[in-house]
Amino acid sequence: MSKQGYHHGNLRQALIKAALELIPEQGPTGFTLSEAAKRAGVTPAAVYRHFEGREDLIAECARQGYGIFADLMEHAWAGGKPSALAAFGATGRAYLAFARKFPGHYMAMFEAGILPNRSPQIAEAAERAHRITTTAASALMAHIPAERRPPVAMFAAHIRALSHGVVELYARTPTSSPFSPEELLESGIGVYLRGLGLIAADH
Amino acid sequence: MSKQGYHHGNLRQALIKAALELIPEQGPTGFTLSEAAKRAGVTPAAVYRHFEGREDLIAECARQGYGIFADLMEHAWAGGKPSALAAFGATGRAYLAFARKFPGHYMAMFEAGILPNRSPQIAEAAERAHRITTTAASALMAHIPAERRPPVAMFAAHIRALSHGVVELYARTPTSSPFSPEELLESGIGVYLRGLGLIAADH
DNA sequence: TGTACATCAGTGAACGCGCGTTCACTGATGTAC
DNA sequence: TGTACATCAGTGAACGCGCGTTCACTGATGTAC
Repeated sequence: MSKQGYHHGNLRQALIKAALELIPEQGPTGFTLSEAAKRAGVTPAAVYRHFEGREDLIAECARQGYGIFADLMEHAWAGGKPSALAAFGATGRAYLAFARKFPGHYMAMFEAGILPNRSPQIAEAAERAHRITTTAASALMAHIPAERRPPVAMFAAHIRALSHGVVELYARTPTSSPFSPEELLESGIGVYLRGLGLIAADH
Repeated sequence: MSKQGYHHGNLRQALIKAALELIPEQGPTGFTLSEAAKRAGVTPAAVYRHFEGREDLIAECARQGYGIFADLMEHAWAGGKPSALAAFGATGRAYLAFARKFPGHYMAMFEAGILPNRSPQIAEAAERAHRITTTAASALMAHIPAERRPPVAMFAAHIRALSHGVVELYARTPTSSPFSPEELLESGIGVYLRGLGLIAADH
């Protein structure tokens, strides 16, 4: 915040930052453009120099979120090293870490009603994220005999649903659960993978 | 709607019904008291004869939701007949059916930020629902050798998270997934239970 | 280096709107006699 | 059965508010000469 004059310097990103703070505080529907402008130290009207309107600002938060998410996932998966199983566990932890560290992005992506096909940019970012998780899922599935292998899309959906459920129910608000979200997701995925025969049933 | 005079007859429940329609349409934050009043054919001010305000109306939706939810779960579980496993599968299907048939209740309960400890009435209804699912979980767990048995609370949390995740990601909006929410939940729980050794690994 | 000018990111006032909530009121209903 | 009256569920007007968006504007910045 060195520049402090009539011109802001990087208002666009400052507005996004403000929105990302506000969305977790007020919810994606409760979020207001005016408050975001105020936090960025600017008149609401100034927002229209950088965004088409309220929706567009949220959509941009989602877009950036998909990008960060894809990066984190890619890094966690690390090409399936050292082993597909170990790398897969890392992606699960990365999912939770993302939801925790970037709640504004997470909510803009999954709770604001912004459909990925809203714009080509969002679609592309979302697709990249989707591609990585699907790659990870496929690699893991290769370790299961073909005739006992569930469809990759189904496997990926299960993991996604479990992860999202843990975030929503146990990582959002203070809960009475004696287990941390991390424990829950790790153990849940563990049991699931055992069910697929990817982890030895005994020992 | 036979009574059509100055006095409404059963405005309280009519308002709840209107709110339950509106919440899925507008989202729990976007829902407005004024619109609910309009749908019930009444002035916004009339709402205050029956509720303390906007929040209170949503909270009552949640309360009734927990009650219905508990009833459905109880009915599906049916005391664990014919077998704990079969009854457990029925509760999973009941969960999805509830989310589908009562989206307003579901959202008021899980997405409106209404904490169960907001009022004793809500707390009680939520606890009853919780008790039933925990009972079901315990009964199933009894089939696992004690030394390989995960904590009941953890098991229940896994199932809850998976169910909620499936609802949020695949039962809310039109999705590109080739699988129905029902298929996803059923198969996901199946794999999970196999991982616990509750279903034979082969065949 | 200094000046004229184009650019454009911001202002600030205004708009119409719908919100939740309050208040004094009124008219329908039910009860006592 | 008929009348007086209490009850109370509704009205309708008003409140202050913050919203998203528009518009003509202005002042800071950067470029051409």
